[in-house]
Amino acid sequence: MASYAQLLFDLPLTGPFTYAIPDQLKETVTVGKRVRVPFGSRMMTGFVIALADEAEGDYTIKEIDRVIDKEAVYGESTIALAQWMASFYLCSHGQALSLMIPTGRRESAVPAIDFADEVSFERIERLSDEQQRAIDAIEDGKEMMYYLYGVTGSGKSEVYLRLAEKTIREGRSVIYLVPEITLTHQLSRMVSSRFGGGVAILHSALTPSQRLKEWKKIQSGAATLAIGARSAIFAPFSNLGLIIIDEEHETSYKSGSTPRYHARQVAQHRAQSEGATLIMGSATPSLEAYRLMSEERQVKALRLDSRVGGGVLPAVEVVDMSGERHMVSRRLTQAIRQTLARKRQVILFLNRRGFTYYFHCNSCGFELLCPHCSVSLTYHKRSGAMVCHYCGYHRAPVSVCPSCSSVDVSYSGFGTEMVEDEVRALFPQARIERLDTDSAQQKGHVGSVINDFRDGKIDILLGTQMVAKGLNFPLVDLVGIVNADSGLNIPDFRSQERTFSLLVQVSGRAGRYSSAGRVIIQTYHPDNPAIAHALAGDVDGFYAQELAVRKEAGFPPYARLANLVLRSRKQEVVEEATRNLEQQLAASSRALGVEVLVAAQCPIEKIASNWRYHILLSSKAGSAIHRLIRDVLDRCHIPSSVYLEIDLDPLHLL
DNA sequence: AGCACGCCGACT
DNA sequence: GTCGGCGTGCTC
Repeated sequence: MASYAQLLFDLPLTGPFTYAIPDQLKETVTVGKRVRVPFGSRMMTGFVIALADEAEGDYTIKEIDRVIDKEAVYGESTIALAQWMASFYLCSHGQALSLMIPTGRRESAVPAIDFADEVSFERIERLSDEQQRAIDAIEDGKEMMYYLYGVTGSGKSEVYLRLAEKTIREGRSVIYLVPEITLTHQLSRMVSSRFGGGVAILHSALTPSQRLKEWKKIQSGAATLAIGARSAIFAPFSNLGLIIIDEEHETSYKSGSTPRYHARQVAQHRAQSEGATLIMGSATPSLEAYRLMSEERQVKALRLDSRVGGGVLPAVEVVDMSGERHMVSRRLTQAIRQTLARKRQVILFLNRRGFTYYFHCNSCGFELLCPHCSVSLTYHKRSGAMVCHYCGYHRAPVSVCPSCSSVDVSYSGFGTEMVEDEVRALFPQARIERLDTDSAQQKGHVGSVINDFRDGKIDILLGTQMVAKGLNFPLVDLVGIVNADSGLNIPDFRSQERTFSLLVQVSGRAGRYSSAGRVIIQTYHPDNPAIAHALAGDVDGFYAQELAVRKEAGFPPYARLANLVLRSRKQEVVEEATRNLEQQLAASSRALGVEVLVAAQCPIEKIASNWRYHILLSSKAGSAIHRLIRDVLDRCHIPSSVYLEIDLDPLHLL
């Protein structure tokens, strides 16, 4: 029996810590269990990653206090995956391991999914030729990665499910990744009804004990398919055969906090090391995936160009807002009227919540900013407050200038609340609902609005991203994009890609089951490439020109980026630390072929009273960036009042 | 990441 | 004289 255990902690510390195993725990302490131990002056949860007969080093060894788990909750392969993540994303081994394993203590009795209103989903017997060809290509193929590249409504899900069934029949397991919002609605029910009890569901609304229960189902082999959002990529199958990533372009697959992993990269690693097949799919692939398909041929593209179920692609038109006096153009107003007259439904999309943005004093030029962040406050009419969308600060609305008391003040920029008012005024008899993170505060509101809309009890659904993703409403004939430009002003090299993707995805909501689908895009920049290509329905054309731009500028997918974000309460301290770090990086970057692109304040320089600076690195080879950062961070001292966050392959630079 | 120890300013 | 600010360094 081993006398010592090597532990990791959920801390940014390198290397395992050695603890003595007291005699009475010798039988129970094993690799894969969590333990409580004294650490410094407090008790901490440690993860056992190895056992040893001897301890070396000149520190005093403490004893394990007690063992948390009856059975192991992770194994050697998870420990190895965490090791890879730690080196790839430049975090500690313990932090990586910590996010792969559930935090619950005892398994929940409450099921992870409520089958109260279970509906039966019939297996579609007849596949389209395209679907069948895709399935044949994957079943007969020898590649590791495939991409179902096809329009919304082309039946990708059915292809995924057929391949999942085959994988399970062959005795191997399946991970099915979907964006969080899709999961909470129909899909998890549909998958569960098709695969029965052998499904584990992992979504963010689960309690820790429900999550542990689903986890154990996977580990014990009781589940052969795990469906879930980003973190489901860590599902501990020992015989993984297939990984599905639906809506591959979705940015929610990248974690927003350390370690900032991307589920697609983890999936590639797992597929490679465990001999599994990876299938991704989207109507608008990320540029990274598109390049792997078209130029590198590492991913085999399978096209699905036609809609199943009789729907044809909607007719798209652009309205130049230059000559318009209202938020909803005359053209869009007319189209809404026609659609309502035919008893069909309308979705209006606007990527901004609230009533107005930007308070501006016309006398002295004062602008109302959040006192803790360098962003404007948004006026929310319903809650009667000025709100900061970054830190949640709110204050009473102002009608006179707080600086010079002038009454000559104006509000500009509009959000969903204001569009709602305008649409209600235009169509007083229509049934209108707004869906955004504000209206979603009321519990159950989202579900009931979506159900009512599907049942035809709502005529016009107005909302943000929430209405854009993964939902299918058969009666929708018209989609109006109120302001296509909202993402274009953001100083970020991905703003074109994001705008294009959003326009195509939102447009896909129109006319899925009819031939009268229509999309109206309102913009002040009808010639912008993202808008023009979305109008033309020219997806490949957009990618060709955007890839050319990225190649020319030396940006992803033709280069790897790393963003080092430093923040602190004290501006002088971060500024100094950033300068120091930049000098250290610059000193060794040339030799490694890494370029320091930017070292400056972040575009949003202050959030929640923290001053933010960033250093953006770029390189043709990812390994050079890793080496540079590791080397420099070993040498460079950063004051402890400064937080450093490393974002490898960042998706946004704000 | 916490938390303890340690060295300089404004208070009873 | 002390209470307490947060800078520095350690945690098996």
